[in-house]
Amino acid sequence: MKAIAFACVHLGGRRVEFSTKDCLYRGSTFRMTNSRIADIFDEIADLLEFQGSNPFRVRAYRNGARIIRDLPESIHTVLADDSRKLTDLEGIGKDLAEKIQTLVETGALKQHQELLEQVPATVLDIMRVPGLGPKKAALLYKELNIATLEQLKAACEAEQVRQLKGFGAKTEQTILHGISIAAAANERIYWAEADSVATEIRELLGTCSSIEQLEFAGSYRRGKETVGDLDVLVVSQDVSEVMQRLGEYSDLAEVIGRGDTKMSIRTHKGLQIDLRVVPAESFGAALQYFTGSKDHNVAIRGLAKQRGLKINEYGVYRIDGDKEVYVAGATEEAVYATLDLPCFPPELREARREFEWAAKGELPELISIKDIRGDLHMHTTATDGRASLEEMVAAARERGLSYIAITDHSQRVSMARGLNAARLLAQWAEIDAFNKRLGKEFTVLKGIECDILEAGGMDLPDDVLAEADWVLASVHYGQQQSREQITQRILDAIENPWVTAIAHPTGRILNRREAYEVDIDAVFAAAAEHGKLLELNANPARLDLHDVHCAAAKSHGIPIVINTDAHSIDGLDCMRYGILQARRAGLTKEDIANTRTLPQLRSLIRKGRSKT
DNA sequence: GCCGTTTTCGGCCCGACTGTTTTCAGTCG
Repeated sequence: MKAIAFACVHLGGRRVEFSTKDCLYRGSTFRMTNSRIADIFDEIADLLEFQGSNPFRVRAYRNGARIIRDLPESIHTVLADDSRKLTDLEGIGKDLAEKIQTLVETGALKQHQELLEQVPATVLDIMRVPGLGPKKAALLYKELNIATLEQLKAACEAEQVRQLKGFGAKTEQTILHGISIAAAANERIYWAEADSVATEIRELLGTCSSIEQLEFAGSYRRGKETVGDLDVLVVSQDVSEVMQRLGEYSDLAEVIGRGDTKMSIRTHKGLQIDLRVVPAESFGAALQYFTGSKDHNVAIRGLAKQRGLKINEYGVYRIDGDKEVYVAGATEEAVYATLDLPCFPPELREARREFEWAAKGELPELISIKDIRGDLHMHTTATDGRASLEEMVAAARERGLSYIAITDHSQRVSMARGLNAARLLAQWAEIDAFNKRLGKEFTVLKGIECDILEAGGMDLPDDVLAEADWVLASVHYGQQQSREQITQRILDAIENPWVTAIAHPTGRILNRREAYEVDIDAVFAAAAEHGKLLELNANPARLDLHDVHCAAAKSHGIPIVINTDAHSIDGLDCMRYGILQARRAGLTKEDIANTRTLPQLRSLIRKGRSKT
């Protein structure tokens, strides 16, 4: 796999996992968050599935988990508003609403605890071994009392598992193999990593003369921040040529399976790639189907049913007595058109608000990378960047930008040789001179990524910040502080007249570090009140703000600024990851500050200063 | 467990592949 340059954040970290108990009681000030509620619902779904419960009941919990996780505001905000009910949320009925209420009030759920007493939590690991699902895991537990991966491994090696009905020698081997790759298989990789694999696969399969169409689907196409596996669809008259070529992939570790139309392989890093060969008249239907999301498709299929239609990966069919008549399927547009729906941008297909928007004719025209005029967060060799001011400017101009802000670290970030006032003023003098040479075509804004100190307050004096064109405020230290402390630090920064935007507002790093405890609703309220901006950091390991929070910021009228936080020339190319995230949030050009012309941007900055 | 102008009960998306079967269950996406 091609190495990807990520500023600050290193790849290869293990996923940070918290048990439910940790989640419940982490930190001294207990507070139930949306994601904790969602995690508990997901775990209930897993446990119920293991017990063989009604699959639709299981789905209802998973659905509930997704709805709460995707909610663009804190569940506390909904509960505090007397005019709103949890059951107004589609998919949350009386029962789940009560459970959410109980979780918020008491931090625990009797049903959840009882399930955990009935089923050892470790059996959930067994269900995650590829090839094992709830039924087989339950049988292993019931018949052989296997509750841990270690016990499972031992039983397979002792050839006990093959004695069970429905199991055989082959299954034992699959399980043993599955255990060894289970950890890697569970890890979702950054979208950017998936993109580099997809590019390689596209090039490889591009050498097949028989391929007429090729497209990637799945969460990769939806631009999700992490990707579990890659789905590639092709139209070809020669299936064996395509499958043979995929089998020649340089990073191939194993062929998992190969049938008439489907082939699955795994890379050495554990990424699964699924290839499907479909007829041309089905390509659009297959693309729609495998792009998902699952919940989006369930909704689509429900709508189809109401109209006497059936949709599968081969096309849309009209049910006519016993016959099924093909109606559409060659293109996605045609598939959606049978339901009088627009061809949703893949990034919106999450069963969030896209159907509501479509019904009102208000589907947003999503931002695209060509709308971006500037990049307002980057570092140079003055601190921990690898390119000089001149090099960054040249690279930015090459990328078609018309302005940038140089935002090196402030002094608190000693590890990066952060700038004190004297060094910062010297850099700004250099930028002034530089701008004179550049003329009107390109402008470098005098910026700073100023730390919000652990004890509160900014890392540089106000009279220095007042000289800046652009001030980002960041939390880098004291991330373990209480919710109240961290929130107050950020609110104080927002109220500082010279601060323009809060950078990477939640501090999370995908697969590695949870967001710090912050009352994000309070941050939204303060930013809206004081005319401040929030950053969507485009680093593929950060993507902070989260898409759900971007949508919430929009609803508060807060402009988002998409920045690369580049620490090198290549880092400037991260912009497209931020664009994808913004698109997933349903943001348009108008919602993003750095799509504006420089005079418009300066006016926005002045507005923030006048409101604080 | 959710949902509803066909319904408050009875539905809930659908097909490929594998392994263990001998017509199908389980898993996966």
